[in-house]
Amino acid sequence: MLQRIYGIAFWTQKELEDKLKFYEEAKRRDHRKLGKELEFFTIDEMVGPGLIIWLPKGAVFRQIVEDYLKQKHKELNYQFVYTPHVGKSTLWETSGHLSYYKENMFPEMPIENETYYVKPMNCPFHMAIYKSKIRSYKELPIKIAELGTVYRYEMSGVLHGLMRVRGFTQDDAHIFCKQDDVKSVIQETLNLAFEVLQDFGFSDYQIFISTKPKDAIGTEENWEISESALKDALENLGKSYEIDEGGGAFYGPKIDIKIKDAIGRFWQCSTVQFDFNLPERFDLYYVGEDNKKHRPYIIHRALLGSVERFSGVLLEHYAGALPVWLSPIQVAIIPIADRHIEYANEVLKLLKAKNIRAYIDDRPERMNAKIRDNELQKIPFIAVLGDKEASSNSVSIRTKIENIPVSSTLEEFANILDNSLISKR
RNA sequence: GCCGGUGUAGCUCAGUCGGUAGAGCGAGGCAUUCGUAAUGCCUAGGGCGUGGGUUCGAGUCCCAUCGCCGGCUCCA
Repeated sequence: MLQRIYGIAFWTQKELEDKLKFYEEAKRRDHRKLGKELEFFTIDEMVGPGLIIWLPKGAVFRQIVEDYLKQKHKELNYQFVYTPHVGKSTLWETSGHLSYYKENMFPEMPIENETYYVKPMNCPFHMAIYKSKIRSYKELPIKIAELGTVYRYEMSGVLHGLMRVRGFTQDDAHIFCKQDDVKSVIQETLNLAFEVLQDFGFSDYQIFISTKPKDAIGTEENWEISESALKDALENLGKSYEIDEGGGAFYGPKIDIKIKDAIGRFWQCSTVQFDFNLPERFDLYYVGEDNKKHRPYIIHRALLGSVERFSGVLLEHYAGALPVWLSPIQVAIIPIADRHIEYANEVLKLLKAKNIRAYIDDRPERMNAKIRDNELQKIPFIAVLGDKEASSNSVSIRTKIENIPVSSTLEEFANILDNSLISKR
């Protein structure tokens, strides 16, 4: 009988201590722990493994993220859509998912002599949108976007907090374009991707380009144009990348961006991939200037990847202390005694008028306890109000953000908040 | 799914050789109205993931099952 024994050894005491310190830090930053402490999300055994329940505070955060994304996309003329969560088997046969992806799909649901499947991807629906009318070369590129929630069967052993789940929402989009558009579309997409990553404070990530595998569909020209568009765009941005030679999907090359979590594991987030398969399968075309049918190129991309995973990575990145613009509660107002509540309400009213997410901690607790609790909730600004403040129309400010005065007038405080909201850091 | 570990109160965790479950925080109540990280006192709360089994007796032992944790494979 064999017994496997695991062990880890270090050459020096210091190396051991560093490793232990690292474990401690990783534990502190673990998004599963933070998610519970900050009341962002929960996973209920009764609901099901890998299925995320967003609690009110997490939902506020998520909505901010989604609003931000929608804004960014609308600026680039993306069109947002909503599509169903299930589709008939013919849809998945046409897309090829039933032949290539079935083992990752939730099992079929028979209804009235038809079989339905919960969607593991949004693509087929976006194809249906493209096909919903005849497309002319004049309207390309068409950019169809959706915060689309998909469900995939993942083996129980790989589930991990928000990072690896069975139901998640992709910030998905399909860009339909002509061959001449490919270069500029890819450039625009990557510009956007890096802009978004930067706005969320990420600069440490790995970029991979995956190129043509052995068994691939699409013409030589398709692959060449696409691969060089990906490389050129990255080089124009001065981003270094690795090439996964032959690592692309059979239907097209892609760029993947992976971001590190608290213990140094990389998680795939952004992805930009060509798809030479779906246009054929769905027989997509546009009418060209020559009045003939042409196949569009499809670029399938997600910037955050999944809202869930990205949120997990983000929580770990900031160890829960989110930037002001992403904090569900931006200001906690602490009146020292009950007689200060009236002034606290004035302050609250002013902040709310400026769309700042603030609340008054009016529990019958001591000021110190309230400060502690709000600190632990990692609220970026704590405004303490007592006799001094009430009489001088000011606030006393407690924050970890640098270069903020410890006390200021109400007006100044509002300006300080405005400034910290503008910079997405 | 596989290998290993684990599951006790809302949370974090203790529970000895099998003898009938305990702490802190939190919650509820009362008092306290207070200047930058925990005010004091009182009270309630679980039958130990679930289902079987062994035993006079099971958080404690055995089997099964579910969830979780770490790793493998795959991915957003």
